[in-house]
Amino acid sequence: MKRIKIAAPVKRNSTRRDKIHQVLTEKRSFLSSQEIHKVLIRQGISIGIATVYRQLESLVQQGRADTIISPKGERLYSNCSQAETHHHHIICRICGAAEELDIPEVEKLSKIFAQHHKYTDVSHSLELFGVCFSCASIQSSSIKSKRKPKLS
Amino acid sequence: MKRIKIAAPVKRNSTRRDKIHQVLTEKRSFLSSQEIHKVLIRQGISIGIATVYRQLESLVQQGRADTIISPKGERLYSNCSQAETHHHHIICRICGAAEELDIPEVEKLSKIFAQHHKYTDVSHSLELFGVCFSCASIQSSSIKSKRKPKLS
DNA sequence: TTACTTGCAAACGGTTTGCATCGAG
DNA sequence: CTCGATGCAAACCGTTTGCAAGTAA
Repeated sequence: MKRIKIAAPVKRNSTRRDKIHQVLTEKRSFLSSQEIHKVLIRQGISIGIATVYRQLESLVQQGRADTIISPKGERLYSNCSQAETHHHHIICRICGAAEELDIPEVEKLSKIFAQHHKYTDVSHSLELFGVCFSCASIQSSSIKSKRKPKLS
Repeated sequence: MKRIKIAAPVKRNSTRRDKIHQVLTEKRSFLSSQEIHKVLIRQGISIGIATVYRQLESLVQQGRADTIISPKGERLYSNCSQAETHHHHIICRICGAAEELDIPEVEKLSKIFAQHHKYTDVSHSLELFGVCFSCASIQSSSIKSKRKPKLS
């Protein structure tokens, strides 16, 4: 039962990874792997879905992308502009647009509750979901049934 | 394009639903549908996985169960003792044990950030994940590799 | 009897993996 | 040349659905 140490593979440059990252930075919203794949295909870039999954994982590990799990259980990715610090998001249910939030109070609250319940090694997940201003405008001036929310 | 109104079906009593609810109240933790199914089978109760999914959904709608999505994207359920009010949980990563938390500050913060970013119709998800006291005790006194976390 | 509940198996949708091939260094 | 990156298809895994049979009221 010996521990075998496996060196992390050296990442080479990858055109695909750059393309994926580009999609994330252009669209300022949380996108699923599948959506990113569709965007790239539409742009005429030949890429397999497996590569999208693999490179998104790689971007997250490099701190170049954020990932959350949607209320539906789908994994969503977005460009990360604050690689260093833990932060949260407010995400539009209709269009997926996301903005980064700094909510330092949550870190404090998390620690207080952890102590109180004798929990250690505590992390937390917090995301806000709502309807952004522009989607709210469109919604109020058009037939509602035509606008399907991306996220439940 | 007429809206057809479908009356919600009248729920009859269901032995299965009660059994599922019983598992949730006995185990004070968040369990997946699959885990609940296994528990019932182990108890000698014949039940199909589809019924477990359907009745869990029904329990959630009745406010008798809470549901969250784990960091892995799996849907988890637990007994809900505060049907009326929105609340959060602190959940043990190792054993799944969960305790209900009242964090009224989060509701306020949520509203403030929503206003600031001009978002409407805002909801939020917040769960704390950590290692509970008893799991931490066991962990420090045994071989770590033997204890696999339920939740990542 | 009516119509909700159940179990089974098949279908689904997102994600991961095995493998042969490509290509960066 | 080496070994990571890629595409494809198959495998996986949790979840949902269609349907026929069971059962509460």
